[in-house]
Amino acid sequence: MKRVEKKAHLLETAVGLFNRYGYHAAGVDRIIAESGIAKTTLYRHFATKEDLILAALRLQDERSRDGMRAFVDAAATDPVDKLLATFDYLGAWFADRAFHGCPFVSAASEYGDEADPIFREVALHKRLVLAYFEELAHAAGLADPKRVAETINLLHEGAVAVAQVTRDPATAAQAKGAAKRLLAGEQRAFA
Amino acid sequence: MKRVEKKAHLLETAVGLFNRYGYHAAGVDRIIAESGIAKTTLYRHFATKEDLILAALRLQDERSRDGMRAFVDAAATDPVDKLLATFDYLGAWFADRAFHGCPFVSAASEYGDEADPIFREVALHKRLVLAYFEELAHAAGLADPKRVAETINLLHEGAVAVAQVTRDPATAAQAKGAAKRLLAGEQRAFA
DNA sequence: CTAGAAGTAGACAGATCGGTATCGATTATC
DNA sequence: GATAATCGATACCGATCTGTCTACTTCTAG
Repeated sequence: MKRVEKKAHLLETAVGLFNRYGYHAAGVDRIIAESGIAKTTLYRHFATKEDLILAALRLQDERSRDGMRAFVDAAATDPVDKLLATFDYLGAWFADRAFHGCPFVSAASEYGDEADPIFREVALHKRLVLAYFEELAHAAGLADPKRVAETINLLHEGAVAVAQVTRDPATAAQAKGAAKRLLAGEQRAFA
Repeated sequence: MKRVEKKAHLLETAVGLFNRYGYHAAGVDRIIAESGIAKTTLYRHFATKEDLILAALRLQDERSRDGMRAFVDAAATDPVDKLLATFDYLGAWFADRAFHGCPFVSAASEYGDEADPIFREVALHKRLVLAYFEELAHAAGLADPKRVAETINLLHEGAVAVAQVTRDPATAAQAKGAAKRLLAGEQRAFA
């Protein structure tokens, strides 16, 4: 295994363990044991555990936003349909055995200080996701794209939290239904 | 301070630290240091840290559900208005400096195993909250009270998650607005 | 082929974890 | 007021935490 591969493998393992057990509970020893990579190597790539957590969050930020974009673009062309398709992306995520709630919300729970770099990374991710919804709502020509995006965002976050506890992938469909009813009542800026 | 008072004080301290730092990060030593109560006393009242966490969750379950009921009953008489008033209760919670997201969702993040007593306690709480929404939706004479309750629940959970990261109490009002628009479109079972 | 850089594994360090045992102080009961 | 029982502060326990150090292997450059 090459250098960059080891780093990537380490990150993957860390992501999995952080999501399953939490950021404090998943220790460095456990990560190296599961990944089969030496501790020295870990600390060469990541100066501290916090660095590793930040890298894990950044990886998931990229992956989730790119993944959603690709999924949505493949699923629909009409912007309103794209807004609705985001919930199908959620549904697929919920059905994944590795789903254990939103890793960003979990990180915000364990590192709740607003000045903490981890918290700031979470806040950044959430802003970017909201910006994507706004982009879609704007493309749909809706009268109040910001408000629509915020509402979609609320339903997304709600679905994730509910699915985390109920373990029911159908939660995504519930949220999609609510979004559909809401969008049906929204005015278009240009009829 | 009497015996029961010490136990209550210990629980209050634990609740505060768990919510601020998380369940793993808030250690027993920190709890006893902040509460000023001996470790022996803590372990006399709670056999393990897990017991303490469960007690903290149960206390907050009671407190939050009773609090919401009282708030809602004082704010409105019409059942639909009561459903909307639940978001004002959220708003007051978000404005509290001690708000650091939903302690139950946080607990589910750190103890994600479905068989874990802590996770089960979280699931129980969420079922009871949902049942309350259903009770209100049913009283409102809505055609599909279950679906309405689930939607209200989604908006609640979403608002909590968003407010946890944005620290913006106005999130509750956003969710209330979405709920209002949704409820306006709902059919009554008995016109 | 060899010199040197880079990477590896695993022991180790100091702090902190949850939990216990000791032992003196306090309180309640008769 | 003597005695028993409970309670509290703290030292302590083994395990585990993040992070470092050392000694050995592997790879690369000239």
